[in-house]
Amino acid sequence: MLPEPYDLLPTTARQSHTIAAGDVLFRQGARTLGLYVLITGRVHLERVGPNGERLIIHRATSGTSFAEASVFSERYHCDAIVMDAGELVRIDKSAVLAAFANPDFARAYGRHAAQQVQAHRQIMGIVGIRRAEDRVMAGIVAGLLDGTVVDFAARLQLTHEATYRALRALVEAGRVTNPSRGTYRLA
Amino acid sequence: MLPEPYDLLPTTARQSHTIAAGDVLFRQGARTLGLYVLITGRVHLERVGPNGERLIIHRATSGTSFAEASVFSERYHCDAIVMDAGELVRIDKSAVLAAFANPDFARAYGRHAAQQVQAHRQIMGIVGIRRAEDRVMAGIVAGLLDGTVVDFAARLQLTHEATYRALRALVEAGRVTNPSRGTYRLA
DNA sequence: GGCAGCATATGATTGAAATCATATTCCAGA
DNA sequence: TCTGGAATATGATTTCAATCATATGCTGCC
Repeated sequence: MLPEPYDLLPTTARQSHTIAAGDVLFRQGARTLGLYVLITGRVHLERVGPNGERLIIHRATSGTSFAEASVFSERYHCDAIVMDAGELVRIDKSAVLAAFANPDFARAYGRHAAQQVQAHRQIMGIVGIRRAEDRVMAGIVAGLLDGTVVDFAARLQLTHEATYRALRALVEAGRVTNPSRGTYRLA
Repeated sequence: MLPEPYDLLPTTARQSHTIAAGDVLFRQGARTLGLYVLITGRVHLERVGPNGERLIIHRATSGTSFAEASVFSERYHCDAIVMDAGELVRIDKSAVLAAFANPDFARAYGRHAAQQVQAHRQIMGIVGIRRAEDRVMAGIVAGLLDGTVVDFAARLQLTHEATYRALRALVEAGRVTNPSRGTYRLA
């Protein structure tokens, strides 16, 4: 099933596609068709600077949507390139725009978007903390350590080595417990 | 005037307030009244962790809104504390929820939120670049160097010293020009 | 006009995270 | 059951951004 709020859209608005590494979903400047929900695989959004510099705007991961802003725009403003094969759903721009007439969808969309903005702001604040130990502690307090430590480290923009070391230091300082290999909790 | 999309709401939904440093707008766990648009001044959103750790979730600046997600929530999930005196507008939660029945508002809200998410994702990607020189270059390509270098440095989560040095290195490498003191452009 | 404060700018030193290396455990799949 | 890959974990070394320091230009304000 699709993640909120796109599950509220009529099935006619969706198109499933299998994707292979190297596929180009769209190019900067192309007319927008809609947004995408990545089911499995990996997709990079890249923008090419005026002098040919490639800048990765976003790395889409399983279960997340991307190119949401294309719904409100005539042209894509970046390239979407498949890194790992998988599956995705394209959601019609016009269907989304029409769905805003449905207050239930509109509110679900609003809630989802507001929460995402909130989450981003929080992570940005945490990533701004310089000391690895403080950053990791803040990440734990914020509840960001749900999956693997490797994922956690990536979210904190730290190497996993630095993250493991910080976790160890926090455990030794008694601020965090390490009940079992790979699991850490607030003391 | 209020920033989009809140300018579309009836004036009865707004309440202007002057705020003084140290004021508490709301506390974690308090019933939600609505979101805020900061006109002038500075406000910090902080969350207190289970063991009393204070974590700054967000630093709101002039002209931006905060606590948007409170519209969809019964309780505030962080504290809002005024750092510098100023002025703000509180926007009624119920008015926003009701306004989602208006497709124009809903779409404006959606567009605004989608663009914000996009912008956040881009900055997060850039901040993830380790080398200061590459990070600064990416920031310039992304068009983030519009105001002062000090602001630019803060957005990149770099010290301004490191940013100046990186700019200088980029100028020396011929990738960036420095037409006048304090202004930098892509070569 | 003079002073305070800030942005710009750069040099020297330090410290902490990245990098490189290696070992073990765990899990999925052939 | 064996095997390969990923996560966990930690040690050694290096690099590079933070920090500390200092100077100058610019602006607003009293």
